[in-house]
Amino acid sequence: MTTMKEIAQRTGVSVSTVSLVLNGRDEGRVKSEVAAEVRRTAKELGYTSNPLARSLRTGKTRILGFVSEEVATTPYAGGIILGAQDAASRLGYMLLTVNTDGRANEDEEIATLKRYGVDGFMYAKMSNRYVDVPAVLDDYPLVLVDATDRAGRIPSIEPDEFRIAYDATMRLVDAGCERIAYVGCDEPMVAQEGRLAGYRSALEDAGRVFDEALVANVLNNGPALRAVDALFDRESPDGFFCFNDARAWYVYECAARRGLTVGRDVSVVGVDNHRIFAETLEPQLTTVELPHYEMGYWAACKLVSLIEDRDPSGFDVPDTTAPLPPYDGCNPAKVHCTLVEKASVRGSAQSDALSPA
Amino acid sequence: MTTMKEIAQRTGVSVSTVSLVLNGRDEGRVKSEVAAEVRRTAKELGYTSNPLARSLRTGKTRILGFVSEEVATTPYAGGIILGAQDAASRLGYMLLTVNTDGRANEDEEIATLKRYGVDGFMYAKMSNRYVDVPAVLDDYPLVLVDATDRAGRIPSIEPDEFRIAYDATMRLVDAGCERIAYVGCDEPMVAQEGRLAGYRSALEDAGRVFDEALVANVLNNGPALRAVDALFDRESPDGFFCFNDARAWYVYECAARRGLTVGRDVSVVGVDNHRIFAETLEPQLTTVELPHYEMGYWAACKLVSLIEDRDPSGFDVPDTTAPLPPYDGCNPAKVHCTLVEKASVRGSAQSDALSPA
DNA sequence: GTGAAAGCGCTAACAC
DNA sequence: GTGTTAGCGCTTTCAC
Repeated sequence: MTTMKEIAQRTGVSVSTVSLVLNGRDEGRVKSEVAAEVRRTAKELGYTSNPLARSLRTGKTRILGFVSEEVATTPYAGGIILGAQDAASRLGYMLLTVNTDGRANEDEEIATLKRYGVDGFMYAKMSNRYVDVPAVLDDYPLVLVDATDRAGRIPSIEPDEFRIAYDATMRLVDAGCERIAYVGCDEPMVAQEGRLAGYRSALEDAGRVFDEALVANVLNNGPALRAVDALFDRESPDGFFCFNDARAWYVYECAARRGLTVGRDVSVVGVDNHRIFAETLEPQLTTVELPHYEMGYWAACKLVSLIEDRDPSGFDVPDTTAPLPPYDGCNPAKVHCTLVEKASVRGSAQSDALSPA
Repeated sequence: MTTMKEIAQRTGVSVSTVSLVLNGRDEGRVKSEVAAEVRRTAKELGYTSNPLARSLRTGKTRILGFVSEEVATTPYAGGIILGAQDAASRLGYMLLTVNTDGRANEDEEIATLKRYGVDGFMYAKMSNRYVDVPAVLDDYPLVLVDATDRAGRIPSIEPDEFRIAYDATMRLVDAGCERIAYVGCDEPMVAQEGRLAGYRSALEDAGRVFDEALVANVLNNGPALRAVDALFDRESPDGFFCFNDARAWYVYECAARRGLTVGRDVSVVGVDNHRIFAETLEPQLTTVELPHYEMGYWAACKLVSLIEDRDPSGFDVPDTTAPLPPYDGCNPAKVHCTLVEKASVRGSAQSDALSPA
């Protein structure tokens, strides 16, 4: 690793001058020929700065701390972290991630991140819920990801749960479904509340009456499967909005057992959490893809804007090949969902699905 | 953040002495009363070392680089990274992870990690395949995770693919299945090769003949579903070993359409990649859980042993509440799979599944 | 046994 | 315009 010292020696100037030039602070301070020569030598020697040494001096590490739980148990995390990493990388930051097993080791992990000198924190949950932010984060720049501050003080990047369900339900209405069921999650959380409200609102805007009987909030495994089965028997729905792919799977199994084909006989719009829809059932349903990558990306942007105390919308994000969501400085923001229309819902019949036996 | 300097001042000794004591090198060099006083003061002031400053001096950062691709698209990654993080954390290291989009930005990301002074690298793939290790990693301690070095030079931690399939197939044999199908992946890779061989071997050891017609290597979506459907029609298998949950899903759907219940009429053993089995179908099948966490954990242990050039089995891993896989210093290692028996396979009938309509 | 001093690579006052 | 100097927090050699 070449150092500024070496460049200084080769160029015959002092280290300070090299530092000035290589940090772009030479304008009007260093003669341009000298500056050019320094830059040339730096390039020739393949100089890259030593972030540790710089940090020691400046007190800034350009490292962002990413604190989350459950990273091991959901694939959500990957997308969020990737987005955060990409944004960080483009803004010249690194991401240091830690996992916590609930509150137990959380403070400790955060303390470790502090020791490594992170400039700020992202605090992520893997499904939008109300959180009490740990006090140890109080005096650091902080952004919540897929979580909502109960106290309403901390900026957060979260999906627009209401709109997810509203749009999905409207899609089913537009497809001609008469009896639209909501297969939700039997746990109180922001996502569940918001989505149920969106479902209800869409129905009302479409001139339907909200019917409690069409709502099945289920947990998992056998009991969930039986609950969905009962819903089929009792209400004969022809459209389903599913909270996630696990719930959609129950609908699939129940439909299959009745000789009904999803995408032809019944319609399903589901939130794809495990990316398994895309891999297995793409042609048969409409998926709602949560913008995990974008949430991570925007969260990192927001955090950097807090750290550097500058206008977040003015980010000079370099172009790359991958298409990027424009960052609009939202704060606190609801990130819109993405409705990915994979195929027909009920009504159009070019389904790629297997016909009933 | 308190520094050694402050401790030195409060204690009336020099910084060097404090350093000696706080690094445990005081034995026979510093009077024990002084050492005790230093330690007391450090504790009182809540001293924690500044890793950056130390690194600047020692050239060691106690940071491990974790390079992987596809983190966003598979939930595998979470488990591996979590394991690696846990091990790193216990051994006093941090994990700096980067994602790559294929070879394109890989060298660049690795270069960034180098700039941050990582002591070594883990290079992970998200499904066991042969890899050519990037040359830029050549002069660093390196361990592959869920990947196999084509050149056979680099140690790796990978699942024992053969044994996964062997055990799973034997399980189906033991359950009384007569016609056991292999629903695999239509791509050449270590996992696929190893598993097909294990399947074949188990059949032969059970006195069966391997029958090509029972092997369906499929891709996904409609074509995969139709291929599995054809397999049902053509061969009427009563047992299935599935490469992953996506493949198992096709089996589920085909079975459901025929009024067959998995766990009663047909048996399925599948590798659970997306953790969706556990959430949805737990009672109906036997899942093979790949030891992602353990792979990450052991990989980090192995890497640290390379970095510190010490016997890997001698790790003094502190006890915690969570049960941990013992690290046995394997190198290069095959990590055994974990067969998690959730329920009956064919023959015993206490399935919690929904009965056919 | 303990302290003074040098230096890791870099930045930032302040001289000149 | 450029160099000198000091110092971020720590480790390590070498005097005393």
